Amino acid sequence: MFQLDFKSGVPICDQIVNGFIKLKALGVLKGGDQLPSVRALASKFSVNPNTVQKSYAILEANGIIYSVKGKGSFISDDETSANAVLESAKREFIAAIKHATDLGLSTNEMINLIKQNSTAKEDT
Amino acid sequence: MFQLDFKSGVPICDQIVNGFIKLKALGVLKGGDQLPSVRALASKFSVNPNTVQKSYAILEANGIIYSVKGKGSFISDDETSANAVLESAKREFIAAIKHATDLGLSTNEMINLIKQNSTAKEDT
DNA sequence: TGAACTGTACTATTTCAATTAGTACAGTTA
DNA sequence: TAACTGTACTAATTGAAATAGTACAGTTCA
Repeated sequence: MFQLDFKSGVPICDQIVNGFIKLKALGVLKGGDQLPSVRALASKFSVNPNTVQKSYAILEANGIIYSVKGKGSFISDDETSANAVLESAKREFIAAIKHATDLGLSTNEMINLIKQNSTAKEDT
Repeated sequence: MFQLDFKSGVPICDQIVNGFIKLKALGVLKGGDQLPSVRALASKFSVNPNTVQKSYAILEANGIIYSVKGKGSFISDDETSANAVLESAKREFIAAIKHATDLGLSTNEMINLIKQNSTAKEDT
Protein backbone atom coordinates (compact mmCIF):
# COMPACT_ATOMS: atom_id res chain seq x y z
CA MET A 1 0.00 0.00 0.00
CA PHE A 2 1.08 3.54 -0.72
CA GLN A 3 1.73 6.29 1.79
CA LEU A 4 0.51 9.85 2.14
CA ASP A 5 2.67 12.93 2.39
CA PHE A 6 0.79 15.51 4.42
CA LYS A 7 3.50 18.13 3.93
CA SER A 8 3.73 17.93 0.14
CA GLY A 9 0.91 20.35 -0.58
CA VAL A 10 -0.66 17.82 -2.94
CA PRO A 11 -4.30 17.31 -1.90
CA ILE A 12 -4.83 14.11 0.10
CA CYS A 13 -7.64 13.31 -2.27
CA ASP A 14 -5.28 13.33 -5.29
CA GLN A 15 -2.63 11.35 -3.48
CA ILE A 16 -5.10 8.55 -2.80
CA VAL A 17 -6.28 8.58 -6.42
CA ASN A 18 -2.71 8.44 -7.74
CA GLY A 19 -1.79 5.79 -5.21
CA PHE A 20 -4.36 3.34 -6.56
CA ILE A 21 -3.60 4.23 -10.18
CA LYS A 22 0.03 3.42 -9.51
CA LEU A 23 -0.77 0.14 -7.76
CA LYS A 24 -2.87 -0.87 -10.73
CA ALA A 25 -0.22 0.18 -13.26
CA LEU A 26 2.35 -1.86 -11.35
CA GLY A 27 0.09 -4.89 -11.38
CA VAL A 28 -0.12 -5.03 -7.59
CA LEU A 29 -3.87 -4.59 -7.89
CA LYS A 30 -5.75 -6.42 -10.64
CA GLY A 31 -9.25 -6.50 -11.98
CA GLY A 32 -11.76 -7.63 -9.38
CA ASP A 33 -9.52 -6.94 -6.39
CA GLN A 34 -11.45 -5.29 -3.59
CA LEU A 35 -10.33 -1.97 -2.18
CA PRO A 36 -10.44 -1.17 1.53
CA SER A 37 -13.78 0.29 2.56
CA VAL A 38 -14.07 4.06 2.69
CA ARG A 39 -14.16 3.97 6.47
CA ALA A 40 -11.33 1.46 6.82
CA LEU A 41 -8.93 3.42 4.61
CA ALA A 42 -9.86 6.69 6.28
CA SER A 43 -9.07 5.12 9.63
CA LYS A 44 -5.77 3.68 8.38
CA PHE A 45 -4.62 7.03 6.98
CA SER A 46 -6.09 9.01 9.90
CA VAL A 47 -8.09 10.99 7.39
CA ASN A 48 -11.75 11.91 7.06
CA PRO A 49 -13.97 9.27 5.40
CA ASN A 50 -15.33 11.99 3.11
CA THR A 51 -11.87 12.56 1.66
CA VAL A 52 -11.48 8.88 0.81
CA GLN A 53 -14.97 8.78 -0.60
CA LYS A 54 -14.14 11.68 -2.87
CA SER A 55 -11.07 9.83 -4.11
CA TYR A 56 -13.11 6.70 -4.82
CA ALA A 57 -15.67 8.80 -6.70
CA ILE A 58 -12.91 10.23 -8.91
CA LEU A 59 -11.45 6.78 -9.52
CA GLU A 60 -14.89 5.49 -10.48
CA ALA A 61 -15.55 8.47 -12.75
CA ASN A 62 -12.34 7.58 -14.59
CA GLY A 63 -13.31 3.95 -14.89
CA ILE A 64 -10.44 2.74 -12.74
CA ILE A 65 -12.62 1.18 -10.08
CA TYR A 66 -16.31 0.42 -9.70
CA SER A 67 -18.32 0.64 -6.51
CA VAL A 68 -21.32 -1.41 -5.48
CA LYS A 69 -23.53 -0.10 -2.74
CA GLY A 70 -23.44 -2.39 0.25
CA LYS A 71 -20.64 -4.56 -1.16
CA GLY A 72 -17.59 -2.42 -1.67
CA SER A 73 -15.26 -0.94 -4.28
CA PHE A 74 -13.32 -3.03 -6.76
CA ILE A 75 -10.62 -2.61 -9.37
CA SER A 76 -12.29 -2.67 -12.77
CA ASP A 77 -10.88 -5.21 -15.19
CA ASP A 78 -11.91 -3.87 -18.58
CA GLU A 79 -9.41 -2.50 -21.08
CA THR A 80 -11.19 0.83 -21.05
CA SER A 81 -9.89 1.54 -17.60
CA ALA A 82 -6.24 0.89 -18.47
CA ASN A 83 -6.61 2.98 -21.61
CA ALA A 84 -8.16 5.84 -19.69
CA VAL A 85 -5.22 5.90 -17.33
CA LEU A 86 -2.73 5.78 -20.20
CA GLU A 87 -4.48 8.57 -22.05
CA SER A 88 -4.49 10.81 -19.01
CA ALA A 89 -0.83 9.97 -18.40
CA LYS A 90 -0.07 11.00 -21.97
CA ARG A 91 -1.93 14.28 -21.63
CA GLU A 92 -0.06 15.11 -18.45
CA PHE A 93 3.27 14.20 -20.01
CA ILE A 94 2.60 16.36 -23.06
CA ALA A 95 1.92 19.28 -20.73
CA ALA A 96 5.25 18.61 -19.03
CA ILE A 97 7.00 18.56 -22.42
CA LYS A 98 5.54 21.93 -23.32
CA HIS A 99 6.51 23.37 -19.96
CA ALA A 100 10.08 22.09 -20.28
CA THR A 101 10.24 23.48 -23.82
CA ASP A 102 9.16 26.87 -22.51
CA LEU A 103 12.00 26.74 -20.02
CA GLY A 104 14.52 26.10 -22.79
CA LEU A 105 15.04 22.33 -22.65
CA SER A 106 15.86 20.75 -26.01
CA THR A 107 14.28 17.53 -27.30
CA ASN A 108 17.61 15.73 -27.06
CA GLU A 109 18.02 16.75 -23.46
CA MET A 110 14.52 15.51 -22.66
CA ILE A 111 15.16 12.17 -24.34
CA ASN A 112 18.43 11.79 -22.45
CA LEU A 113 16.68 12.52 -19.18
CA ILE A 114 14.16 9.80 -19.95
CA LYS A 115 16.87 7.28 -20.72
CA GLN A 116 18.69 8.16 -17.52
CA ASN A 117 15.71 8.35 -15.21
CA SER A 118 12.97 6.07 -16.39
CA THR A 119 12.50 2.74 -14.70
CA ALA A 120 9.76 1.84 -17.18
CA LYS A 121 10.08 -1.01 -19.61
CA GLU A 122 11.27 -0.31 -23.14
CA ASP A 123 8.01 -1.48 -24.66
CA THR A 124 4.43 -1.76 -23.53
CA MET B 1 4.06 40.15 -22.59
CA PHE B 2 2.38 37.10 -21.16
CA GLN B 3 -1.14 36.84 -19.81
CA LEU B 4 -2.62 35.57 -16.57
CA ASP B 5 -5.27 32.93 -16.21
CA PHE B 6 -7.25 33.66 -13.08
CA LYS B 7 -9.36 30.53 -13.44
CA SER B 8 -6.52 28.03 -13.81
CA GLY B 9 -5.94 27.50 -10.12
CA VAL B 10 -2.24 28.16 -10.63
CA PRO B 11 -1.17 30.86 -8.14
CA ILE B 12 -0.87 34.31 -9.78
CA CYS B 13 2.54 34.57 -8.22
CA ASP B 14 3.77 31.43 -10.03
CA GLN B 15 2.22 32.50 -13.33
CA ILE B 16 4.18 35.74 -13.23
CA VAL B 17 7.40 33.90 -12.37
CA ASN B 18 6.90 31.40 -15.18
CA GLY B 19 5.91 34.16 -17.57
CA PHE B 20 9.25 35.93 -17.23
CA ILE B 21 11.21 32.67 -17.29
CA LYS B 22 9.50 31.84 -20.55
CA LEU B 23 10.16 35.28 -22.06
CA LYS B 24 13.80 34.90 -21.15
CA ALA B 25 14.02 31.35 -22.52
CA LEU B 26 12.48 32.56 -25.78
CA GLY B 27 14.99 35.37 -26.04
CA VAL B 28 12.31 38.05 -25.92
CA LEU B 29 13.95 39.41 -22.80
CA LYS B 30 17.72 39.58 -22.60
CA GLY B 31 20.31 40.41 -19.97
CA GLY B 32 20.02 44.00 -18.80
CA ASP B 33 16.45 44.48 -19.99
CA GLN B 34 14.36 46.30 -17.43
CA LEU B 35 11.18 44.76 -16.08
CA PRO B 36 8.05 46.79 -15.40
CA SER B 37 8.03 48.23 -11.89
CA VAL B 38 6.20 46.29 -9.23
CA ARG B 39 3.45 48.87 -9.15
CA ALA B 40 3.18 49.19 -12.94
CA LEU B 41 2.82 45.46 -13.53
CA ALA B 42 0.36 45.12 -10.66
CA SER B 43 -1.71 47.85 -12.24
CA LYS B 44 -1.52 46.28 -15.71
CA PHE B 45 -2.64 42.88 -14.40
CA SER B 46 -5.15 44.35 -11.95
CA VAL B 47 -3.39 42.50 -9.20
CA ASN B 48 -2.01 43.52 -5.82
CA PRO B 49 1.54 44.98 -5.88
CA ASN B 50 2.50 42.55 -3.13
CA THR B 51 1.80 39.62 -5.40
CA VAL B 52 4.08 41.00 -8.10
CA GLN B 53 6.73 41.80 -5.54
CA LYS B 54 6.65 38.23 -4.31
CA SER B 55 7.14 37.02 -7.88
CA TYR B 56 10.12 39.33 -8.37
CA ALA B 57 11.61 38.12 -5.10
CA ILE B 58 11.35 34.51 -6.30
CA LEU B 59 12.89 35.41 -9.66
CA GLU B 60 15.74 37.18 -7.89
CA ALA B 61 16.27 34.28 -5.48
CA ASN B 62 16.69 32.04 -8.54
CA GLY B 63 19.13 34.41 -10.16
CA ILE B 64 16.85 35.12 -13.10
CA ILE B 65 16.57 38.85 -12.42
CA TYR B 66 18.27 41.30 -10.11
CA SER B 67 16.66 44.24 -8.36
CA VAL B 68 18.22 47.56 -7.44
CA LYS B 69 16.51 49.67 -4.83
CA GLY B 70 15.34 52.91 -6.37
CA LYS B 71 16.23 51.90 -9.94
CA GLY B 72 14.20 48.86 -10.85
CA SER B 73 14.41 45.16 -11.69
CA PHE B 74 16.45 43.81 -14.58
CA ILE B 75 17.02 40.54 -16.39
CA SER B 76 20.36 39.14 -15.22
CA ASP B 77 22.82 38.36 -17.95
CA ASP B 78 25.18 35.88 -16.36
CA GLU B 79 25.32 32.26 -17.37
CA THR B 80 24.43 31.25 -13.83
CA SER B 81 20.90 32.45 -14.36
CA ALA B 82 20.33 30.49 -17.56
CA ASN B 83 21.81 27.41 -15.93
CA ALA B 84 19.59 27.81 -12.89
CA VAL B 85 16.51 27.85 -15.10
CA LEU B 86 17.68 24.83 -17.06
CA GLU B 87 18.47 22.90 -13.91
CA SER B 88 15.05 23.58 -12.45
CA ALA B 89 13.46 22.64 -15.78
CA LYS B 90 15.34 19.35 -15.68
CA ARG B 91 14.24 18.62 -12.13
CA GLU B 92 10.62 19.27 -13.02
CA PHE B 93 10.86 17.14 -16.14
CA ILE B 94 12.41 14.24 -14.22
CA ALA B 95 9.47 14.42 -11.80
CA ALA B 96 7.10 14.25 -14.78
CA ILE B 97 8.96 11.21 -16.14
CA LYS B 98 8.59 9.40 -12.83
CA HIS B 99 4.92 10.27 -12.64
CA ALA B 100 4.31 9.04 -16.18
CA THR B 101 6.23 5.86 -15.41
CA ASP B 102 4.02 5.28 -12.39
CA LEU B 103 0.99 5.56 -14.62
CA GLY B 104 2.35 2.90 -16.96
CA LEU B 105 3.89 4.92 -19.80
CA SER B 106 6.88 3.23 -21.44
CA THR B 107 10.13 5.01 -22.30
CA ASN B 108 9.45 4.58 -26.01
CA GLU B 109 6.03 6.14 -25.69
CA MET B 110 7.49 9.08 -23.83
CA ILE B 111 10.17 9.60 -26.48
CA ASN B 112 7.57 9.44 -29.22
CA LEU B 113 5.43 12.00 -27.44
CA ILE B 114 8.43 14.31 -27.27
CA LYS B 115 9.14 13.93 -30.98
CA GLN B 116 5.50 14.61 -31.79
CA ASN B 117 4.90 17.48 -29.42
CA SER B 118 8.08 19.37 -28.79
CA THR B 119 8.66 22.61 -30.62
CA ALA B 120 12.13 22.87 -29.08
CA LYS B 121 15.26 22.77 -31.17
CA GLU B 122 17.09 19.47 -31.61
CA ASP B 123 20.21 20.76 -29.91
CA THR B 124 21.07 23.42 -27.38
C1' DT C 1 16.46 70.41 -2.25
C1' DG C 2 12.29 68.14 -3.27
C1' DA C 3 9.03 65.62 -6.00
C1' DA C 4 8.34 61.34 -8.18
C1' DC C 5 9.80 57.42 -9.16
C1' DT C 6 12.00 52.68 -7.77
C1' DG C 7 12.34 48.22 -4.49
C1' DT C 8 11.47 46.30 0.13
C1' DA C 9 9.21 45.09 4.63
C1' DC C 10 5.60 44.37 7.57
C1' DT C 11 0.94 43.38 9.63
C1' DA C 12 -3.95 42.63 9.09
C1' DT C 13 -7.73 41.11 6.43
C1' DT C 14 -10.15 38.58 2.97
C1' DT C 15 -11.05 34.78 0.03
C1' DC C 16 -11.39 30.22 -1.41
C1' DA C 17 -10.34 25.41 -1.88
C1' DA C 18 -9.31 21.36 0.83
C1' DT C 19 -10.34 18.99 4.61
C1' DT C 20 -12.90 17.74 8.57
C1' DA C 21 -17.12 16.76 11.19
C1' DG C 22 -21.48 14.88 11.69
C1' DT C 23 -25.60 12.85 10.20
C1' DA C 24 -28.56 10.27 7.34
C1' DC C 25 -30.09 6.95 3.91
C1' DA C 26 -29.78 2.72 0.95
C1' DG C 27 -28.04 -1.87 -0.38
C1' DT C 28 -25.56 -6.45 1.04
C1' DT C 29 -24.35 -10.17 3.93
C1' DA C 30 -24.65 -13.53 7.49
C1' DT D 1 -31.76 -7.97 12.84
C1' DA D 2 -26.98 -6.49 13.26
C1' DA D 3 -23.04 -5.03 11.04
C1' DC D 4 -21.04 -4.05 7.35
C1' DT D 5 -20.80 -1.54 2.58
C1' DG D 6 -21.29 2.95 -0.58
C1' DT D 7 -23.49 7.50 -1.14
C1' DA D 8 -25.31 12.23 -0.17
C1' DC D 9 -25.65 16.32 2.12
C1' DT D 10 -24.74 20.57 5.04
C1' DA D 11 -21.82 23.05 8.24
C1' DA D 12 -17.44 24.14 10.34
C1' DT D 13 -12.50 24.42 10.22
C1' DT D 14 -8.06 25.09 8.33
C1' DG D 15 -4.41 27.10 5.67
C1' DA D 16 -2.44 29.06 1.64
C1' DA D 17 -2.95 32.74 -1.63
C1' DA D 18 -4.15 37.12 -2.52
C1' DT D 19 -5.48 41.72 -1.09
C1' DA D 20 -5.20 46.06 1.50
C1' DG D 21 -2.70 49.50 3.60
C1' DT D 22 1.23 51.71 5.38
C1' DA D 23 5.97 52.75 5.88
C1' DC D 24 10.88 53.15 4.83
C1' DA D 25 15.05 53.49 1.83
C1' DG D 26 17.56 54.39 -2.49
C1' DT D 27 17.66 56.73 -7.37
C1' DT D 28 16.67 60.12 -10.69
C1' DC D 29 16.02 64.51 -12.37
C1' DA D 30 14.22 69.12 -12.57
